[in-house]
Amino acid sequence: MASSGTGPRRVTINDVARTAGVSRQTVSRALNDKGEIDVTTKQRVLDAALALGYRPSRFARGLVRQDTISVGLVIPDLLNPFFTEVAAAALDAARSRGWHVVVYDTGDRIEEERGTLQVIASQVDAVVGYLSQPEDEIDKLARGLPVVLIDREHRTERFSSIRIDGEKGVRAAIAHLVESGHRHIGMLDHAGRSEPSIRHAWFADAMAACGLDAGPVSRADQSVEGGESALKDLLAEHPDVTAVFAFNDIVAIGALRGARRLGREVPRDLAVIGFDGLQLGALVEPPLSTVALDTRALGALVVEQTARLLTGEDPLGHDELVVGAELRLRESA
Amino acid sequence: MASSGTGPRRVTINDVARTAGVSRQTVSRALNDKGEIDVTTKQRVLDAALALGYRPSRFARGLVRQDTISVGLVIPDLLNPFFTEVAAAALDAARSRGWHVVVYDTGDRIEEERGTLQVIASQVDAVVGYLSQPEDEIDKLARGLPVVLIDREHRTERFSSIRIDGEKGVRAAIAHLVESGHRHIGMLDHAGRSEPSIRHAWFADAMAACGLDAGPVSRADQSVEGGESALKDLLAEHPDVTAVFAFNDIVAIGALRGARRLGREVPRDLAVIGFDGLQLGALVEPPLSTVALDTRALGALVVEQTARLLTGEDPLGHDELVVGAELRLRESA
DNA sequence: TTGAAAGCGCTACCAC
DNA sequence: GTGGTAGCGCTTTCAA
Repeated sequence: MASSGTGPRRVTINDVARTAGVSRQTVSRALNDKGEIDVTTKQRVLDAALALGYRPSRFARGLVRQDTISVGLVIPDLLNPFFTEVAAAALDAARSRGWHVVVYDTGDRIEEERGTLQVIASQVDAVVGYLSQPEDEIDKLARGLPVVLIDREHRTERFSSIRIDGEKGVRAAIAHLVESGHRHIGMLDHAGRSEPSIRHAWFADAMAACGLDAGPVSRADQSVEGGESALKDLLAEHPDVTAVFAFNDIVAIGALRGARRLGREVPRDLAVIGFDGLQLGALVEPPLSTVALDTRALGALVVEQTARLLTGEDPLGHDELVVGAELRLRESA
Repeated sequence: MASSGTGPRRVTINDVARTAGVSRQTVSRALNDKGEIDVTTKQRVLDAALALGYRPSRFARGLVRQDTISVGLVIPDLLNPFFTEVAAAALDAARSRGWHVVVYDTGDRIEEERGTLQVIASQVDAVVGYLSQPEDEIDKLARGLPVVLIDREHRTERFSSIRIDGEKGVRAAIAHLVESGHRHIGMLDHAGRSEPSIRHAWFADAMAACGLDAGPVSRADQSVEGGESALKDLLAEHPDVTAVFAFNDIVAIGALRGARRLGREVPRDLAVIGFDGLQLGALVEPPLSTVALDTRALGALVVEQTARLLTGEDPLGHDELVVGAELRLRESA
């Protein structure tokens, strides 16, 4: 793990100074484009630096000018399109501040997450992302580091977390289905521990707002296969269902596939609406209608809160740490 | 961009030492789990550190123990599934060495890439990824940094690059099509500057190996829409084509969509094979057959070469910097 | 315009 | 087991 080995000694600013026949400070001036230096001296220094292959140590520099911020972004699985979108949004928001983002993909393994947190703690200025660790565990590992969680409830004041509010978007989705004539609308909820999900609550509320009873629910693993089989289960038991709202886009894509295999044409025989707003949804056939999370806002919020935590400014409060979602109609509904 | 502001002075090891009534070295020992320290002393130090909210400076630590390696991964667009897979592979390979990966998404903008390279140069130990900059430009910006390019030809010895060799995989793909009875096989090539692509050469060779003339080619923008319209063009002019090989999976997915809209059922009326092996291909309908790039090998190779460059070991030669691709049959062919 | 000295926060190496 | 001292490589005063 060490970079050293038998490798040649590092070229330092002293070497450059010696070669150029000036002092270190002059080298520093030349390299950092400060004024107060003779043009020819500067050039001589630059030449020497180039010739020696000199590169300033980021550690030494960081030590004296404390102005580089790195945040660690922890995600369970970069290949999961949802996390990809979140990561991209975070990266984008961070770049606008000139921050560096160190990405850690824990491969969905919780032990890996612990290890990551441990290592990260001494390498970045703040941690953001999706953590599954219990709060006290995070606190222990991230000791003192600012932590911004995404889409996770937290109990202690120690953390900030960004909440996702899909209520309005789901309401719009259901309203759209109802306007299109649907009356029997089911949901493909997730199969996690906490049943039913908060998304199901939004669904039920939205149905109620339209004067409908919450439709039948089938539980789906969060995968395409999960969505497909959940749809089959749902339809087997409730053949009168003409539209489904899925826990997320992946499940919805599974539903699309399930419908096709069942001989139901989407959206004619079955309307499908997902949640998340993945770009992926535009690639499938038919393109997926979805309640799209505002990932840009998410990224911005994560970064903004991190910034406040870092500078000691007043952090955003619970009510401000929310990102909405809105109905994005494509063709599946 | 400065982290300081009016923020409270940083808690240093000295503060902890003073509070615990010991010397800095003892604090260091306690915190780094060295032996040679009394248990109660250690506890006292740990308590003090916790109470003060002390966190070691990564810069100071890095300065003295030169054992943390960070590589900058530059990609044009994390949301492009292809780059996502590459990034995931690189992250994975890097993690196995305990390296930190700072990800920079240039948003496909070349000026952004220049800026990124500039900034990166002083923040990481090596740069890897997809760079579109001309070589001398990269050299100037990355001055001295080890650079490992992916899937890009390079002329100067200054760089390493990983080449992708799809010849064998494409040959298998075409052989499979021919065995399935196809004789009129077209290609949806990319619409870049350098026409025809190397992938087309593999295609032509593979056709020749089967005793067939290279089939008709249509140029596609690298997008689903591009693939769709390229397929339509191709089929309009060559209605006898029963199978197509696409430049990549995205284009192939477009072809899938195009076929459906044309009323051609895949694979019955038209077989489609893509290139890249994106996980995404498994989600579409029908699941896409593809010549799958070995991304794990890619990631491993990138990291291995970077490691050698970093340590001054003998770098891998041109012939070793190759990753293969193999036919992955799903349902579209 | 240039250089000398001080110190960023930490760990390694040596005494004790 | 503990503390002193000496740097790691750089930038920032402050003098010259």
